[in-house]
Amino acid sequence: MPSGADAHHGHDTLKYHLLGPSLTKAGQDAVDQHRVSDIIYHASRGSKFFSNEEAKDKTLTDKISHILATKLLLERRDLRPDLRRADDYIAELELSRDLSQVVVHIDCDAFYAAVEELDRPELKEVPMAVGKGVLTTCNYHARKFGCRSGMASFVAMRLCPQLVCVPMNPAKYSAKAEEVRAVLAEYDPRFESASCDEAYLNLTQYCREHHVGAEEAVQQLRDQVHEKTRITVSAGIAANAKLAKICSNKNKPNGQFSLARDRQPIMEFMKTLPTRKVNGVGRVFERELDAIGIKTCGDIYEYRAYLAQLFGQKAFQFLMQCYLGLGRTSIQPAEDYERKSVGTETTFKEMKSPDALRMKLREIADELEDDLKRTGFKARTLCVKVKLHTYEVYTRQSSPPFAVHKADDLYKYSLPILEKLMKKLPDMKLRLMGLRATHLVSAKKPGIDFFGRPTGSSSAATKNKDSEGDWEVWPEAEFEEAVRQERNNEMNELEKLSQEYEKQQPQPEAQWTCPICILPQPPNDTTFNSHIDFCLSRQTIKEAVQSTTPFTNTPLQPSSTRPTPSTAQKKGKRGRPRNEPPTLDEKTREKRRAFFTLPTNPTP
DNA sequence: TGCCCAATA
DNA sequence: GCCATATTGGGCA
Repeated sequence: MPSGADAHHGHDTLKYHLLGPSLTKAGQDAVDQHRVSDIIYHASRGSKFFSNEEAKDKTLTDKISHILATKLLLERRDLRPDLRRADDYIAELELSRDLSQVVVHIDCDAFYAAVEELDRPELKEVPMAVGKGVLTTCNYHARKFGCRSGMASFVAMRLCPQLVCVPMNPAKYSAKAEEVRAVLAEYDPRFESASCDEAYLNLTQYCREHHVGAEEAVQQLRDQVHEKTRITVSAGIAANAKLAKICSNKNKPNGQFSLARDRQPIMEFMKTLPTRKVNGVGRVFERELDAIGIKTCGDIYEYRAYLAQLFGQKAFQFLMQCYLGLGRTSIQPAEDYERKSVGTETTFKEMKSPDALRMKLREIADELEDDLKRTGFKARTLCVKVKLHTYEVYTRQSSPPFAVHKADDLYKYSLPILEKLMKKLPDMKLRLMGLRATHLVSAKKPGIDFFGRPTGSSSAATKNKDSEGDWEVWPEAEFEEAVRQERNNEMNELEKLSQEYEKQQPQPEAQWTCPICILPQPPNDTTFNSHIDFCLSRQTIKEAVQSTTPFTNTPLQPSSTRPTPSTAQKKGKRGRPRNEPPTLDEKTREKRRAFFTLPTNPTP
């Protein structure tokens, strides 16, 4: 666990990071994570991968220093307006809380491994993983040793020498997944596939029509899945998708957990829930939150006045919804979402010969042509990605004069990007190359729709199942798109307003005081930044924190001079009939980039 | 606005 | 000796 301001001592944070992204997955609770991280650390030390992780860890540690420094600054300012905004937003969210839906998250237990075990029952008795190079999943025997999905297999072998690795069989998994989905459809024909082995269902109607409770229905569903497919699944039952997802992890494997659909139990549940358990909080954000003192969703409340300035508006909203246990209540088939990009990438043995690299690009272009053909798109822009032998990643993009989909064109218009990169990075040695098509245009119905936008961006709704039913989907897709557009405009408007508000702020102070060295400093931003950097380099944040008078949030200026902009209140719905929280973001990712973008004191 | 990067699942 | 694909958000010019 990273722990507060001293987390960056030694290699603790790096070791923690190396544990991988799926730390919250089930089966790890009884594992000695310190032993595991030590083994991983020593197994990978010295590799280029390791050096890169080390560098990333350093960057993050610096970023966290900046966040802490910013927080120190904020503590010396009048936060009442921010507090007010946060409380207003909470009130608004609370009004929109929807407890009327029965949302269920279904998660297959160690899916790929389970499918392999069906064919080879002897694998059930031993630690086993699926995947070469990197484990895509592993059974619960393997997890007892600390093995996890996403882990390099040589590391996994170090943790568990008896581990049996079997190669992937994607076709087999999707066939099995289809069997599972057939059962799910009986309970909610409009269920939503979140991935190959995960789905959301809305059982409100089913429960009503069959006069059964949610838990009973889910038990029955799970039994039926097992009976028909021999696959065990875990389930979470709650009032929204976010909670359901968390709940499905509670009694894994082969179990279910139901969270009462009432405000109080939900608040209690969130209070002690580690932030990392929430979909959207990963290793980085967890550490950033931890640094300022937030370990659980309940802790968020105490810091509500800081969050927008430290992490940005989106992250603020996301976190407030975490604190309140709010989430999406509308479940819809994945086909209803529009695709934004199609891409392919491959890792290969390091190479640097320009000719070989061009050939590689050609292969990838061929590959992408297939994918575009299959999905029925053309690309208005192409994005080349390269990963150096050092694991540094670069991406460069360009827009061909017309929408492309043929391999020849893909190659023709992406080659200059590659050449430019080769010029910029002479002798670059690559381990990965990728090509991605964005700004998609439907290859089927080109033209301009009646909103004046190129079709494809919206006709994407019809991408799957293209044989029938397209036309019925259209109006609704258009409507959704229009609604989204409107919401965007609204947001931009408010964004602008709040920026203008920042500009109008009275600038009473000619100087600001560095919270670290406590000396008055000249007023402009550049000296502000470099001074803080300088101070930070002389003194660790921990010392800085200790040397500063804690939390007297003394107003530096009368709050009356700071009118409260109501950006938070207005955002969201404005009379639109929607039964989900204003920013439908389960998907909203928290954000960083917190450096010094706060309305810092003065720029005269 | 378009480009690039990083985080996340 | 450390994957592949897609989405999202933020900084910046």
